[in-house]
Amino acid sequence: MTTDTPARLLRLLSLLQTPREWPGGELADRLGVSRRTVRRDIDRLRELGYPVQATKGAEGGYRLVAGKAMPPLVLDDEEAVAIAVGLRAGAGHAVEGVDEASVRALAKLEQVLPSRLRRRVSTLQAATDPLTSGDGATVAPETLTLIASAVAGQERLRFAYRSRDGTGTRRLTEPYRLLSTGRRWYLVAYDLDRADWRTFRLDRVSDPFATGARFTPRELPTGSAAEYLRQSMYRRQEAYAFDVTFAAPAELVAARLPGWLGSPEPVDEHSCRLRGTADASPAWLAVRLALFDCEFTVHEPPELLGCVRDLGARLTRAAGGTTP
Amino acid sequence: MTTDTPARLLRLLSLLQTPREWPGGELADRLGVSRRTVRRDIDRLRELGYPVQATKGAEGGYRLVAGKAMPPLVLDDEEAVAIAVGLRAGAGHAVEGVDEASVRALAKLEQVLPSRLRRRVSTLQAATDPLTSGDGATVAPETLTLIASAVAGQERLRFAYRSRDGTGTRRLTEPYRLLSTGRRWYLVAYDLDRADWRTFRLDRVSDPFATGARFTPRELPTGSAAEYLRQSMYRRQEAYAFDVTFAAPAELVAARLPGWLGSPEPVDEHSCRLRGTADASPAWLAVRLALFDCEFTVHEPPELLGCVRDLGARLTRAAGGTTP
DNA sequence: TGTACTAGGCCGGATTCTGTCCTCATCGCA
DNA sequence: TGCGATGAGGACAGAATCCGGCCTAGTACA
Repeated sequence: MTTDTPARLLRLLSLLQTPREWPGGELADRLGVSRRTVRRDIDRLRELGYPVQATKGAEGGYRLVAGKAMPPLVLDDEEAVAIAVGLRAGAGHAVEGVDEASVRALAKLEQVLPSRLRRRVSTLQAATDPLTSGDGATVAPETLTLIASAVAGQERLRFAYRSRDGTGTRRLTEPYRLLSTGRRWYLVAYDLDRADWRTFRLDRVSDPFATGARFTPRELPTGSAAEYLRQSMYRRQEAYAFDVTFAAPAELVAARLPGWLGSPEPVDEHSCRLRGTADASPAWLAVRLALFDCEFTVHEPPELLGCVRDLGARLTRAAGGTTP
Repeated sequence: MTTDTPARLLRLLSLLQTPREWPGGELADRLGVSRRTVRRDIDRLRELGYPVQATKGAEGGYRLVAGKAMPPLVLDDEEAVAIAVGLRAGAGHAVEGVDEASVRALAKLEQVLPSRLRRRVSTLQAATDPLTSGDGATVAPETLTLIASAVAGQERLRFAYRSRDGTGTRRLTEPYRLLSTGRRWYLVAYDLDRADWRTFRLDRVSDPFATGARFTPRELPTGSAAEYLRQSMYRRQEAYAFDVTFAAPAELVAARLPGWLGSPEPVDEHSCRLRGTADASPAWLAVRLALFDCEFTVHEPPELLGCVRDLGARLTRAAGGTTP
C-alpha cells in the first residue's frame, strides 16, 4: 500500500461508485490517510467535474452523484462481464442510433478485459440472443470489435470476403466506417486492390486482421457513409419492401416496432398499415411479426407470406400432435 | 489547464483507452507536459496494474492492453448511452449468472449518468426489447436499479405491492437480495410490518422508495437467498412444468436454449425431449418456442398447448387474408 | 547506416502534499 | 435546548513528490 496520491484518488473514485453513503472517517481508514486529506481528495474530484454530494450532520457521508461529465467507471469483475455479455447480445439486434457507439464501447472494454474474464464472457454468450437464430447470417462479436478498432485506430484491414454468388476473395482495405441497418452490419471501406470504395456485409467477412499499417482517411465521394451505404444497397437491391396491416392502433405498433423497419400509418382507430423495407431474410421478419400479439395481415412480398404461412402451419402441427 | 497530476493521469488513461497507438510525443503534447513525464506517468499506470504495451522503433507507441485488473473505463457520452441502453434491454431477458451483476453495473452507471444523457437513454429504450411484449408483466429499469442500490447500500425500502389477488398493500422492508429466474425478477427481503421474510415479484412492485435509513442485514433462516426463493415459489406453485419434443438433436436445442428452462434429453439422433419448469406466462413461452426453426410438439401443459394453437391460427390467418 | 522511437538513470529546484490544529455550520437525538 | 458527530475550510511547517533536462542504451524500420 504505497502512499501514491493518484492511485488513492482512483481508489476513492471506485469506493464512491458503490451506491451507498460513505462517512469521511471510514474513507480515511480505507485509504490510510487522515480525514483532512480525504476532504481534500474529494475537493479534487469535484474540481475534476465529478460532483460528490455530502450530507452533513450525524449519519452524514459522501456519495457520487450525476454531474456534467461521465466519471471513469470502476467495475468489478462480474460487472465487467455483465456489460460485455450485454453489449455482445445487443450488438445483434442493434438499436438505431446506438449501434455504432455500442460496438465502440465493446471494443474499448474488450481491449482491457483480463483474459480470465474473457473466457467467462464467451461461455456465457452462448446462452444469449434467441433472435439471431432466425437468420443464419450472424456476425461474431470479435469481428465487430476488431473492425471497430481498425476504424478508430485508422489501421488497414485485411479479410476474406464471400460474395453473394459464393466466390471467396481476399481484400485489403482502409476501413472508413461501421454501420448497421437494424439487422445487418456493413463496413464502408476503400478497397486498395480495386482502388475504389466498397461496402461489405459483415456476415460475409471472415478472418479479419488489422495490419499494423496506419493510413490517413480518404474523403468519401458521397457525403456521409450512411448515404453511400443506402445508395449501394438500392443499387444491388438487397433490401426488399414489405406491406402489412395490423389490427392495432398505429401508436401502439410504433411503440413496439424496432423503428428502422418504418413507421405505421393509421388506417382507422383500430388498425394501421406498415409499409417499409427490410434487409433481413423474410423468415426473420416473419418471426418478428409473430411477436406482436395482435391480428395482422401480410400483403407483400410473397416470400414473407410463405414464411408466415409455414410458421403458422408448424405451430399448428406442434399443437395438434398432442399425446393424452 | 492546471498542472494537476492526478487529473493528468486520468486523462492519460482515457486517451490510452482509445483503441489505437499513441506515440509519446503526441501524448506529451496533449497532456501539456514533457516526454519524460509521460514516460513516468505510464510507469505509474503500470505500477497500478494497468499494463501499457509499448512498441519500439519508428511508428511505435503506447497502447493499453489486458491486464490482471479492470482499469477504470473512461466512456464518452455515446458509449455511456449505448451501455445503459444495452443493459436495460438485457435486464429484461436476464441471462443466468450475469443478471444480478448486470443490474448492479446499471445502477452504478445510472448513479453518475449526466441528466442530458439520461433523457437520451429513456428515449432510445422505447425502441428496444421485442420480447417483453409477450408477457405484460415487465419491470421498469428504474425500479430495478433503485432496488439494487438499496440492497447494496443497505437502506430500507418502501414500496407498494399488488398481491396475486389484486389487493394493494404498502410494505416497509429490509431488502436482502435481488434474484432473477430467467424471466422474472424477485426481491428477497425482510418485511418489517409482518416481521418475517418475504419474496416479492418485482413486476408487482410500484413506487419503490429508499428511505435513507440504514440497517445491518439479518441472517436469512434458509441458507442462500436463491434457495429461499425456490422454496417459496414451490410453496405457492407459481411455476409450472412443461414438456416439449423437438425434431432436432439435443445439443443443438441446448445451445439455443436460455439454459434456465432446463436441459433437453436426447430421444434419438434427430430429436430430443425437454421437460422443464417456467415461471413465465404460457403465451410468452409459446412465442419463445416459435423462435426455434425446427418442428416440435407440445405435450404439457394444456395452457401452453392452447397458446401455441392460437399463435399458429393467428399466423395462418395473417397469411391467408392476402389481397391480390 | 541513419532515424525515430521507447526505456530508464541521475540530479537539482520547485511544487505539492500531508497531518495537525483551529473555527464554523449543520443535522439528529436525547 | 444542548450535545455529539459530521462536513467545510483556513493556516502552517516539514516532508515527500514531481518535473524537466540531460544522458545512454536498445529496437525497429527505411
